[in-house]
Amino acid sequence: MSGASNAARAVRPDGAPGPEPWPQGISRRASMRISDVLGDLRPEFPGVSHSKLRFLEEQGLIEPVRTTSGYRQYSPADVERLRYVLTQQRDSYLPLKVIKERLVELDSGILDAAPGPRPATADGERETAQERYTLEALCAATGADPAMVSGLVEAGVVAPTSSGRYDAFAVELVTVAAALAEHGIQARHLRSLRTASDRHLGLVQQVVAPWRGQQSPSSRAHAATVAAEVGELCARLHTTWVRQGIADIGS
Amino acid sequence: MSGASNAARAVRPDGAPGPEPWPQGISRRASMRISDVLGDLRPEFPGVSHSKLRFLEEQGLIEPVRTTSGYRQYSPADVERLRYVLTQQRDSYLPLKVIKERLVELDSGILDAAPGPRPATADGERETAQERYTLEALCAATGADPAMVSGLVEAGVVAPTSSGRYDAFAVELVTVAAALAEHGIQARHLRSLRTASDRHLGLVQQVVAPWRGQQSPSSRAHAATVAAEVGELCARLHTTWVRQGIADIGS
DNA sequence: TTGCTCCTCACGTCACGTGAGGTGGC
DNA sequence: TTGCTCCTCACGTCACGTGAGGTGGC
Repeated sequence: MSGASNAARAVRPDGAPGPEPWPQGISRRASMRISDVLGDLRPEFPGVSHSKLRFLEEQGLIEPVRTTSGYRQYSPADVERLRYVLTQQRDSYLPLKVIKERLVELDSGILDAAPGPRPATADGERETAQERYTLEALCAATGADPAMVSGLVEAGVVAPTSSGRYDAFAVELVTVAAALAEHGIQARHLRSLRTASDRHLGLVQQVVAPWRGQQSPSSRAHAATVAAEVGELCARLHTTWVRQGIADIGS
Repeated sequence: MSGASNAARAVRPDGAPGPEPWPQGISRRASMRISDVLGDLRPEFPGVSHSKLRFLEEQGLIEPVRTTSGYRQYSPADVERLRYVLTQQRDSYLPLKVIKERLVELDSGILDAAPGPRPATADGERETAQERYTLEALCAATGADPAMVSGLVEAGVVAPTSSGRYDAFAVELVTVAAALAEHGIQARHLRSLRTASDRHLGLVQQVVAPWRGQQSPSSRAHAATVAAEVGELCARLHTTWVRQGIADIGS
């Protein structure tokens, strides 16, 4: 009946022995109160709220520890987990049930996660742990074939990591590129669009340069916050221009 | 002709003859069944559904006429109204209550609508009727001051119509530009981003060129449909690249 | 002590989705 | 006739929001 699922057993962080839940390699020291977490996430996810965090907990997506008086205490790993949930909601429109399943798979190692903790940055703080896909997993998730993926890689539309893995952004990019291919738009056509987005990123970098130059962790954290905010605004600007242009084509 | 005025009169289900509801200058001949409407809207709004249209009707946002057997019949003006609702939901995240209020204002003429029907296009069909703002209304809606708006116009970020009015896209553009200004990004910095979106539009135009060249209304309609689809995909691609780039900045 | 943050629990809400059971149209 | 579209009505669901009423922390 049970097959070979001994090692793949789901684990609750309530003291039961087992594989450490995802994300690994990130501090599990519960040092943040709920307002700290909101302050961290809000620039990137303006929709996040007190009641939303409680709801996600009720649904079993996160389990912050509690102080003796019942206050929730979040660890950096918890925040990373939340970031994953919110990203999936925003970028992939996934319902919470599906996101929860993915988290369970990440925890158990069924879904391929980062091969290990990435080298710590200077301040050792801003580690992220996004899931990683093999080429096969990427194709399975998007319905594309390996030939198409390699074409997209060649054209610079998507890029694997040094270890040949792909991240969640790659899934979205390949999905969209596949839909564009249905309209006869090939990877090489997308090259010039890529340079367009680089221009936006250049502006973002310019804005955050003063803080990035600083040494202090708080300055660097502020740089990341501002970068996320300005990036979202730039993307909205672009999307609106495109929609306006499309409407003009129609008239 | 009397037949036309008869068909164009605003006939509420209660029989009361009021001012003609928004949008004006668009056919009110109820010639489409619900599946036709879905087919029309789906490329631009994939989320639209049978039950959603019924829900919007229940909430009083549209009132399609009925056949004797109870089938809903939509007019081009109804579809345009739906397009407005769906656009407001998608681009401005407005709740239906607020959208309904705006529609009531458009109907009563309190909110400034297009000064009149625009000249018909070749096929006389693909008329759109978006709301128009005066400079004052634009400032009121965005919280910007006239000086900022004129700066944005000079930089080519937003453009008024020949009659000096602004459309709903301008509201979004000014809102975003104002937020970017908070980060020290001035209108002139946004110039180069504008050219980036033009590149995307160029690709869209290339794709739909074969159909746009055609004379038949159906070909031109198909061109508009494809343009909307491809445009959305391009914008998603761009947004994803920017988010990916931002994530890389953080690491 | 005084605000302030945080807690739980119950209930409300928004925007739909999902059948069941039935009629209409070509 | 057959399949298909469309109808209403009741109920379900998803993702939260909103107090009420109370405790904890600095």
